[in-house]
Amino acid sequence: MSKAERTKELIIEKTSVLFNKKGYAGTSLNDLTDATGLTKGSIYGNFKNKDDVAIEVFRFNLKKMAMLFEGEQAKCSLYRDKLFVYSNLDIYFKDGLVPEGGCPILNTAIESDDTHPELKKQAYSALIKWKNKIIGIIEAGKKQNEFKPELDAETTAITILALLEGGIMIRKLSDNQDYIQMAMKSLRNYIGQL
Amino acid sequence: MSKAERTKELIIEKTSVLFNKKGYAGTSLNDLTDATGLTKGSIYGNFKNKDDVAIEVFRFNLKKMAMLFEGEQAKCSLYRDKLFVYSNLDIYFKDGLVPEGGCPILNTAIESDDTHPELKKQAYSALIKWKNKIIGIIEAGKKQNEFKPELDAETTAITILALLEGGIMIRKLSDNQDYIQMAMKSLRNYIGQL
Amino acid sequence: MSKAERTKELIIEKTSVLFNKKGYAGTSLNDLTDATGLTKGSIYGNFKNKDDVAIEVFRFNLKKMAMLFEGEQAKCSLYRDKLFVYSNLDIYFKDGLVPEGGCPILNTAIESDDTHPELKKQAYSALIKWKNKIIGIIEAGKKQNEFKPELDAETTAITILALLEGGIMIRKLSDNQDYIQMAMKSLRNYIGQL
Amino acid sequence: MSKAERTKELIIEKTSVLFNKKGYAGTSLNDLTDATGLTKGSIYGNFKNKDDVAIEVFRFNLKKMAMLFEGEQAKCSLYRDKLFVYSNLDIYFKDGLVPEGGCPILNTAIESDDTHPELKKQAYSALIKWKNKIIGIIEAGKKQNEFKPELDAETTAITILALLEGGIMIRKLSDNQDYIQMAMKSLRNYIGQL
DNA sequence: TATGAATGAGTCTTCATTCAT
DNA sequence: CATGAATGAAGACTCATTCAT
Repeated sequence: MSKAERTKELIIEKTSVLFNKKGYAGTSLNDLTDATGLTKGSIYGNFKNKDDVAIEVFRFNLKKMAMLFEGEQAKCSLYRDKLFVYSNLDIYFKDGLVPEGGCPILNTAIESDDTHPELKKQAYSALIKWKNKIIGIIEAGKKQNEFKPELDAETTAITILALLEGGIMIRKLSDNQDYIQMAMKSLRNYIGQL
Repeated sequence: MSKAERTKELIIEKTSVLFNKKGYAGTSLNDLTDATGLTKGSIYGNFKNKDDVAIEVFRFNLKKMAMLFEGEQAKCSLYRDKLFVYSNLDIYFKDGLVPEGGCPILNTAIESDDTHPELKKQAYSALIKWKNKIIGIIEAGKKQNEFKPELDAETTAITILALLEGGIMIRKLSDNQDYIQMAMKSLRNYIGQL
Repeated sequence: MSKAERTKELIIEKTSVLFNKKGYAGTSLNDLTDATGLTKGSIYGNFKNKDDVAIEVFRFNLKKMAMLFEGEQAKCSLYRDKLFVYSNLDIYFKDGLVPEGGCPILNTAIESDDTHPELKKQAYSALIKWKNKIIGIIEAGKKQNEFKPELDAETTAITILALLEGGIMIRKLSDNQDYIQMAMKSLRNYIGQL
Repeated sequence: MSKAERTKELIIEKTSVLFNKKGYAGTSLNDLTDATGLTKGSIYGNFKNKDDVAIEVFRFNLKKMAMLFEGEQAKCSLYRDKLFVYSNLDIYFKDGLVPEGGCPILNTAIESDDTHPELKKQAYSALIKWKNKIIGIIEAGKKQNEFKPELDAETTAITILALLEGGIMIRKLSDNQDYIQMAMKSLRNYIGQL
């Protein structure tokens, strides 16, 4: 790994929390230099501009969350169990395994509604991938007779995602673990009945 | 209504979409003057500061959404039907009845995580009120034997809210009506089984 | 006294402390409305502009101070005693007889060096009048053989004024009564030797 | 000296007259950019805020004045002569050796009465230091039998300072060299009799 | 590649002043 | 004569970005 690559990674890691908590507009370049110990010139030497940092940070936070789920799902042989992994989100939160600031897709979706089309595109693409991943699990589960054959995979995937993201939003607003536990309990119920 | 009150209302109405779409940080005072046709001095003559405008705009958008649901619920005699009103959100969106920019609670929850404690407090309080409203409907429904007596009202309320907000978030990101329809279909199913 | 005259006087009295403490630039029209309970329109109905208020307030504060000295001097038959009145300034301060904020001539002299020629002119004219007043006392005293005939009246007047104003300045900066007492002790000494 | 240090000095030097003549409130950031030829960003890159510039400018003007006196006093072997240096202020004014705008302590004392506590503190501390300096000269002179042993050093120091500052104030207001010459003549007299 | 320093358009806010009612 | 409401220029300060070294 070249020096440039190492500096890039350092910037991304050290600022990933900032962007995920304060948002794109709320995070200034001074915040970035404070968090990294680098100068503005150095950041502009490694990234085209602030947008560029934000996009790579988004990818970083996304990967962190995706790897959490994938790691757990790899341990499951049943497809239903793979889905149950999502419903453990309340536990992952309690264990500090979720990126600080919550789900980057949710955060980006809300903030960059109008203002940052490139970020929005990234978030959209991530959501669709996630949805398709869930659809894949469901279709595979159908083939193994784990799920009813008439199950609408896409509707199910969207429902799971909505419950997840809605639960995260409520947790974020309330600073209260109870509510996301309730949402996850319902999600477990839902998956159990598929 | 005094002239000041009329001007305040004009400012709130004309800027309500701005704040709900671009967020607090993303909306500048120049945006406000552009949208209202007034001068900065005039805005500061009617509001203490930008925060003050944002908070009143939040309340305005909130009320708009709350009145939408309440108006529909007033027409229902069964408590289950009152809950079904929420699951018509996809239709309300299609009919342009939801505040442009989506749910103000969701938007505020995400943006003012760290940055604007007063706005966050307002959003939190709105969410709790909404939750308690749903709990009230469920408890009343139990008394009428519409719902199973063992039903956990709070868990149910949180689940409904999570599905709603998660659905709105997905719609916002995808600009696609299909997904919120799916989420609402699941919500209808969920309410039907209570 | 007409209503207009009464309002003018009210404005002047209620804002006299403000200008003398915070200066011309430091006193805003909002300060004026706060202090008077009137509206901006009302102030502009009675004065041409902020300058106009400031000048009349200056005259008011000046008169207050001048009348203090003149009242005391009227009680003295000896001209030397008339001069001694000035050296009691420390006592007048302690008794709260001096306009709050100190000597308006001093304050205006320093603040409106460049910025407000009209105010400066007023302060200059007040200083010269005061100087001539002292000269008058000295010349009259000479005729009564109270003072040496070779005494340079103008130099003496300026010296008295400098000790007074310098003492006020030190008191203002230090919030300490001791220093002006020392300056006044020296002034008494000085006058005693004339 | 680094570039930043050079720029800081440039800003201080070029704006020292502004602050000393127009005061803190009367000097705007546009004045600063006009005087320096720099941009606002550049000034804020080198100073925390306007206060920060003002304080450093105050120190600069103070030092300029202090060094004037100290330079002259170093040439004197007699302590009385060291005191006489102060009474040459009228000459220093004529020769353009005094900071333009006059004594920074006086100016700051009057303007920042209420409004700028930090500047006031700086001015107060400078005045006390100056007073103690004079006391030191007097006490040393007593030991050399130059002054009467019963002389009250602090009262004497305050008297000298009051005559100086009062004289400067009158000069400032009148734009007339005669008056400060008279005050300084009296100061010479006073010091001669100690 | 990284730094330090500068830019200038942008931010929110306050100012003295005006004027229809 | 006083009010309430509006003006727009000016206030201090921060922003993302650039560039010589």
